[in-house]
Amino acid sequence: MGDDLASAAVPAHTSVARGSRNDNTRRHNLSSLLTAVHYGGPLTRAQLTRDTGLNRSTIGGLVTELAQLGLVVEDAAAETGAVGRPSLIVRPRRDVAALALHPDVDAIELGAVAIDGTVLARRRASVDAPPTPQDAAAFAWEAAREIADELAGLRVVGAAAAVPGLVAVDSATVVDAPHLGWRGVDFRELLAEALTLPVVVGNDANMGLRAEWSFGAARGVDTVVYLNGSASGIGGAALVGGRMLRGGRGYGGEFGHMMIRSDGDRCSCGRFGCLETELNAERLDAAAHDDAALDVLAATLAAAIANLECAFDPDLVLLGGYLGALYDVRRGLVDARVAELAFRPEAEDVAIARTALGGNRLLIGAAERAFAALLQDPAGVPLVAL
Amino acid sequence: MGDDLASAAVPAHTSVARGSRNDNTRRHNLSSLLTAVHYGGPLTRAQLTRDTGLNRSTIGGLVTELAQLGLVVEDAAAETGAVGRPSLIVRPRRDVAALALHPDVDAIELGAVAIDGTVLARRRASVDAPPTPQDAAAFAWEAAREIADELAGLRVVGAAAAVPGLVAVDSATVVDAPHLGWRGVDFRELLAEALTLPVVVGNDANMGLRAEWSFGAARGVDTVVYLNGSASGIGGAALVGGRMLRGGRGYGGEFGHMMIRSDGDRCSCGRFGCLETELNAERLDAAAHDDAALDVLAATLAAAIANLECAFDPDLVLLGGYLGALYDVRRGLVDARVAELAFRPEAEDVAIARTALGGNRLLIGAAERAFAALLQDPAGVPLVAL
DNA sequence: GTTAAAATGTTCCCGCAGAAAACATATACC
DNA sequence: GGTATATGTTTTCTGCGGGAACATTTTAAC
Repeated sequence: MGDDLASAAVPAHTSVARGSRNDNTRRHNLSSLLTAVHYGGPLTRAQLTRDTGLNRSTIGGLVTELAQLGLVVEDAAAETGAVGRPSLIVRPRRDVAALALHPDVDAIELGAVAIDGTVLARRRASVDAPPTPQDAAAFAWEAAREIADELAGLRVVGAAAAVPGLVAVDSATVVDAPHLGWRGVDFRELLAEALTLPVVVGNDANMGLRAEWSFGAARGVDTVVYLNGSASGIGGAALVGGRMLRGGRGYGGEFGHMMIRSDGDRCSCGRFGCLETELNAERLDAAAHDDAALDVLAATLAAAIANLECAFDPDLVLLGGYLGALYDVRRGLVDARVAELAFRPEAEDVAIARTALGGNRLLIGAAERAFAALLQDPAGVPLVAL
Repeated sequence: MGDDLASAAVPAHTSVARGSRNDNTRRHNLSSLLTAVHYGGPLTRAQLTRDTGLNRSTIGGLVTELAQLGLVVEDAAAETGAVGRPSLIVRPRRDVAALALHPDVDAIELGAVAIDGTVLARRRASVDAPPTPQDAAAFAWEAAREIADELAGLRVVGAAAAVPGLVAVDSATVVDAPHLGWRGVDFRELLAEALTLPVVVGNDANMGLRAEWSFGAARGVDTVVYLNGSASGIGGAALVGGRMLRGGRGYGGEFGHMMIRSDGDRCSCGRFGCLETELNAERLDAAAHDDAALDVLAATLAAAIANLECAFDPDLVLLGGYLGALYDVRRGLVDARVAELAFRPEAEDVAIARTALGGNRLLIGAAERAFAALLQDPAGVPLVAL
């Protein structure tokens, strides 16, 4: 009740909130239904009626419209054994998809991901040198053609790219991706031209968290801190009250550059004692069979988590990549240190967990980002044959 | 365009979003209008029409309803010199108010704040020892009676308390307010019983930022980090994409306990090198005429700001209390250090500013919190004669 | 001073969205 | 096979905003 108001965005200020009309209502309800079957898997009409609080007749009309838009199908109900007329099952259509691109230092990957989160097809190319934006766009075009041949009849909502680096708030410009060597590139335009599709570009850690939130270890949790250790450093992202932390310019969540040791080593970013320098892949490899060294690294991780906890008070801290691996081998130590350092009353421990999705995480997360527009306005976003 | 989707909360997941009905539309539009005149000051009907995009006739009906609810009044238009029929001016009514309570170590204060942000009346009592919750509630009752006599005809939406300590996400329980010695107190119930009003309880730093956002130095900015130095330590709060950072349990934004020196002193919270220990009021006092010592403290502040920037990427960092004072005397040093440490591309500097509201900040912020329910549903929240 | 133009308020009617009720249908249970 | 139960379907109703026509109030032009 009151809690929602505690964090609620108050509409106006400089700009007055747009007025709402009847068609907003319709859009909102279509969005609620499509979103529900997107995340919740197949749901019966009856469940949708109960969950939304809308009338049976209204649900009927909405589902019909979603079906006419080609977004969902209705199956005969599974035998439930319950009394009463069986309810039709509403499923998102698997031929509705998004393209997801992940250019990285050693490979480029493109996948087609269905609206139910399934990866339908993927193409991967290893590269010797980090790809240029043009390389990435060219690969995307070729891979998309192959996938189009493989999966006939796919209807695509757009494409999204998960880039390891800073992406501006416009979801278009790669401001600085040091490991790729991209700086100030309007990759959205490049990719959109190559694919002739609407494109959004985002930070890879953000998309990783998005995927885990939608279909992985953070399902249903709405306050999450995410830390992912990879060859290109530590990527961070946060979900705050059900919304992705973005920041004013799009650079929020860079927890890899949180200062964790004031007398630490110089980081590639120019500062000292950054988490991603104190706790990097090489140090972890070097400590692989050195118990004491592993303990030190685990303590560093715990200190970082404690710091993030007092800033974000998350319900869940999600660890991926080599940080997840470190957590696996030093779970007791990390948990204990975090509890010891925890600012909160000790009874209320914070959950720490490993990521659940494997190698498809970024593809799924990027696709999620591409689907966002459709989920928000199912009748307003056109689907394109791939 | 795409930016909104980048952070947008996707409705469903475990719980499907409630369906929307026509009366939601009405509620939304009433809310938009009341919110607009609340923050934007008096506005003409014509301006409301333009800003909301709603029809003239609709605005007419909505304003009439708000007037009938006793929330706004319409004045004759000021002479504008423009051609055409003059538009009526819509103002929030000043006799609509909220009570705001601030119990602190050395004093208790209660104020009546009008919906336009004006502090109509206040009562303050100095105390020798920190007040108990019962003391605070008793004072609130007495002060409220006095104010009721002073301001006849006031209609009150409720009361809010700004407490220096951890407040649970239920907006009721003071989990731990170390300086007051309150632990696990349901202060909402206590105060609601004393005042016979709906009550919300919140953290003082959160309410301080809320006030600055509504009427102070953070107006119209929707990504803000707030640091306030006071006798009871450093309070922190953040506004993330137009929403107050709250955290899973309500303990988010405790930036005073961010680790800023790994070999620092032990903090009262049990950890080492917390910002509020490394940069506390005594150290600042002691450094008052010691340039080198001030430089060190300013550098500490800059390091904290840089750390928060890479986590939140705020549009504005707002400094209050002794941190504001320190910033005033070492502005150049802090700005330079922050720019040097900034993770973002150097061209995009982050604004740092002092708080603008004075001693009324917490009263205004708490009142804002109390008004939130009314602003969200103008027709659904009853007003009570004080 | 009268008239025209412009901007806004007001009134009335329309279309759209969801609610509610009546009816139809499909299952389980007896 | 009959009944209770749950759900889908159809029809009717209400509420809300849009839009057009009209009324009102001002400035500007002559």
